[in-house]
Amino acid sequence: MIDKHLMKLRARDEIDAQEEAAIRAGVRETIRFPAGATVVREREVLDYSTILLSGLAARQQDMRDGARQILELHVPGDFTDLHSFTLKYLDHDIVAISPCTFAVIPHTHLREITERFPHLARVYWFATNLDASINREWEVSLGSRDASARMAHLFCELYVRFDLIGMVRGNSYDLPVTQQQIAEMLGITAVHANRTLQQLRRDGLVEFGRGIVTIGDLDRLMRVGDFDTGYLYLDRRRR
Amino acid sequence: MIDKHLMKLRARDEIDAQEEAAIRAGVRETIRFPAGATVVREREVLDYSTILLSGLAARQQDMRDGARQILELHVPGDFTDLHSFTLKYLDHDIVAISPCTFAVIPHTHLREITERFPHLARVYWFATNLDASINREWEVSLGSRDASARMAHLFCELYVRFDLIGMVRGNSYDLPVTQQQIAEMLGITAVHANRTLQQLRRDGLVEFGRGIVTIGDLDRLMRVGDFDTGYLYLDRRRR
DNA sequence: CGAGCAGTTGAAAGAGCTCAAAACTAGTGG
DNA sequence: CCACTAGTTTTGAGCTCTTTCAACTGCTCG
Repeated sequence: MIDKHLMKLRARDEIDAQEEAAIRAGVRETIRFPAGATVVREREVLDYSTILLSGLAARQQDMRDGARQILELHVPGDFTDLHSFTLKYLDHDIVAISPCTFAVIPHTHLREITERFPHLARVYWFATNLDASINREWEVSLGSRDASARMAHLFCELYVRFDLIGMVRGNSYDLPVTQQQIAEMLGITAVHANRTLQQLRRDGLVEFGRGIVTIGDLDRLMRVGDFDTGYLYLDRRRR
Repeated sequence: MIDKHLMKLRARDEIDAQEEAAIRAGVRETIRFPAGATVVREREVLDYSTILLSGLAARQQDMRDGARQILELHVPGDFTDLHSFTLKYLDHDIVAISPCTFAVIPHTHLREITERFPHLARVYWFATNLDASINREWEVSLGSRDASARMAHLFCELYVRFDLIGMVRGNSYDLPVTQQQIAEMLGITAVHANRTLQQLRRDGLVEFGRGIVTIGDLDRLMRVGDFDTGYLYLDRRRR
C-alpha cells in the first residue's frame, strides 16, 4: 500500500526492516476524496499527516480575487502534509486534483517512531526539505523563466518524479489536470497556457491532451525548460 | 552571540535551559564574509551549518543567461543553511548581501543534540519548515501578484521578521540592498523595480533609500501587498 | 577630479492579459 | 442512440504591464 512511499525513501537513503515495520505500523486507516475536494484546509489544526497512495494532489493558495496559485504537485508515495507534524497547521490548502486515496498517520505515531529511530527522523526531515527544494525551484520558474520554459520545466519535473515510482510508460505519463490548473501552477492565464502548449507541441517537444503527457524530445525539452535534476536530490546518501 | 537565534526559537516554542546549553555548546567558531561573497556554493558538500549573527544574507540561484533569482532573505538569528544537515548539499548558493558574521555549527553536533533532545530535533525541523513556508509565500507573490503587491509584501514580511529580533526602530529598518537586488527578489527588472518603488512612495505607503526602509502606512501597505502574517507562524506551540 | 556604481528617465517593443465567442468533449437522461 | 448540458479547449483582437535599450544624473571613494 505504501510501497511507492518506501520506494521513494529508498531512492534517497537506506531504510532497514525495523524502520520499515515502524512506518507501516502507523498506517491505521485510509481515506478517499473525490476530484476537487479539499483534503486539508489552511489553518486547520491537525493531529495527523497523510501519504498519497493514488491520484494527484496539490498544495494551493486561494487569492482574494478568486485566482489561485498551485504551489506544488504531489504524486503517489508523497507525504503530502508531513510538514504539519511540526507546523501544526498549514499555510495553504491541500486538494485532490483527481480522485485520491491517502494513508493516515497520526502525529503521535510520527513522534514515537522519530524518537525511537533518530535516523528516520532525519529521513523524514529530509523529505520536507526536499519539498522545500521543489518550492524553491518553482520560485525560480515563476520569477525568472518565461511561460514556455516554465511549462517545459514542469513537464520535466513530473517526468522524473513519476518515473521514480514506476508511473511512466514509454515517454508518456498520466497528468489528470486541466489547462486551467496548469496555468495555476505556472502563474499564467489559461488562455496563455493554451497557446504555450500549442507552441511546445508545434516544436515537437511535448504533447498534452486528455490528461496524458507525451514527451516528444526530452533532451530539447530539458534545455528549453532550463531543467536540471539536481534539486530533486536523486542520489542515495546516509542522512 | 546567538541571542537573536534563541529569541526567534522562543517566539515559536519553549526552549529550556538544558536545550539552550546544548545549542550554545555547538558554536565553535564564527566566520566573517564581506558583502557580495559567496558563503556556500550550490552542490558543495557540507559538514556544518551556519547561523547568521549579523548582516543580511540570501539564498539565490544564478540563471544561465546571467540573471539571478533571490529565493529568500536571511536576517540575524536565522539558521541560513540548516537544511544542509539533511540535504548534505544545497540546490542554491548562499551569499552575503552585506558584510556578515556567521556562527558555525558542525553537523555532528546537530546530530548529537537532536538525538539527545528529540524536542530540539522538532524545533529545528520546524525551523526548516518555516523557511519552506516563506518560499511558498514567495511562490504566491511571484506567480500571482503584480509588481507593487510583491514589493509591498516583501517590505511587510521584512518588517515583521526584523521586528521579531528587535531590529525595527519606529517604523524604519535597515535593508542594505540595491534596487537591482530588490528586483532579483521580485522577479522583475531593476528599471521596473525603480518605477514601482516610486509608485509606492508617491502613494505614501513606504520609502526606501540608502538602505533604509521607512513604512508610511503599514495597514495600507499590508492591504496592497495582500499580506497576512499566518505563514510566519508567530504563535508559540509545543512542537 | 575622474571612475564606477546606483538610481532615474523616456520611448518603443514584447510578453502575457482580458474579454468574448466558437468549437470541442464527455457525461446525462430520455 | 441522440439531444442536451456543462465544462474544457481554442481563437481573435485590443490592451496593460513589464522589458529593453540607451542616455543621463548623482554619489562615493580612491
